[in-house]
Amino acid sequence: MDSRTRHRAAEQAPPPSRIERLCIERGLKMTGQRRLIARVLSEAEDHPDVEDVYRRALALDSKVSIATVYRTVRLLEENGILERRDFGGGRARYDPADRGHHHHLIDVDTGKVIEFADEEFEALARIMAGRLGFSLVGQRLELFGRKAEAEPPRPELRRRTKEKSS
Amino acid sequence: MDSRTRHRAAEQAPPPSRIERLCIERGLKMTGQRRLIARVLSEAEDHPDVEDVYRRALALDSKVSIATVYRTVRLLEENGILERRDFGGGRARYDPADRGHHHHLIDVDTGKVIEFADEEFEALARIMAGRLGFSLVGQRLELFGRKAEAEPPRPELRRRTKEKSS
DNA sequence: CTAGTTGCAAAGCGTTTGCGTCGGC
DNA sequence: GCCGACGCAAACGCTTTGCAACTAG
Repeated sequence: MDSRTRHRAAEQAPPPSRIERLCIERGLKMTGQRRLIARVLSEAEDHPDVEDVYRRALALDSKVSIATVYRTVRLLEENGILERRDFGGGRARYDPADRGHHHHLIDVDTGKVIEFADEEFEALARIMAGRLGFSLVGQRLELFGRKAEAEPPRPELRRRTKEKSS
Repeated sequence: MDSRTRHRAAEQAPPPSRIERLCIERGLKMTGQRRLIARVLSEAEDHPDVEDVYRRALALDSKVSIATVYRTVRLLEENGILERRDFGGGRARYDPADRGHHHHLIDVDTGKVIEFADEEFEALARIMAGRLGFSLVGQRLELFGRKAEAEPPRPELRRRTKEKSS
């Protein structure tokens, strides 16, 4: 039943999350709150906004203030660990940067966000920048689409309201 | 001295601006303020934010409130006359929609914005959406670049501060 | 021990809105 | 004359910040 892997006190030393490791690599001071937030972000498979991170952190463990979440995501962004995104709707959303470059397709009917990558586009982007006399430093590509033959659109999703999804 | 056309007082009836014409086409009520804002936008060759429009409108003529500028650009956006853009830096910036689809290259050192269009990219965007099972409704492409062999970068421009440019 | 982090509440900033008045059509 | 636009100031939602207590290294 038991072999050689960690089976001492299961609660005592949870292994550092993916993002916590990145923090340590850059020499950031690791506090309890930062570890917690790092874990939430490591486990996230979507593009959470600050409130999402805050809620999940509270649910997962205990005391964090939303100010700390704001400070931490900003710190992580400044260290290249997170990327800030804006999909419309006012709030910033965050995307771990260690999953490679990708872009987003936003389903305009449901608000769902799909990630994708495209070699051909990467190349074209470099070419387009080159044509204008620039070398490419960064890029942002978002496609807005509608399912090819899909259910009726939900009109209330288009205008500046709450917006919540992936 | 008076015949049938208006050549009375040269100041009396300035010809409608490009954007004013679009407003009339869509049957929008044209007030003095809207005419003024439409003119500012018609004459703009950059991507002004609301404050820019407000300042230029004040300089050009007289009394407008910033609330009206906000209400008007929103109205124009909802009528497809303007497009709202976000180049980072918190404020929305506006782009007359009647100049055809184009994208932006932002010079990361100076903050200047260059417009460009690219057939090849348009086609690729449709293809990428298609691959994911979507039909393309809209798109957003921004390239961030640095002049191929240029002056030293201005580091203070990268972080969330004022930001002012094209 | 000390520089850096946290929580709290208040401030900031861009944007929206309620309301009484005014102005196009 | 009526419906809608305007100006003003207050409200709003997201984000940042000053301050005092605390904590990782």
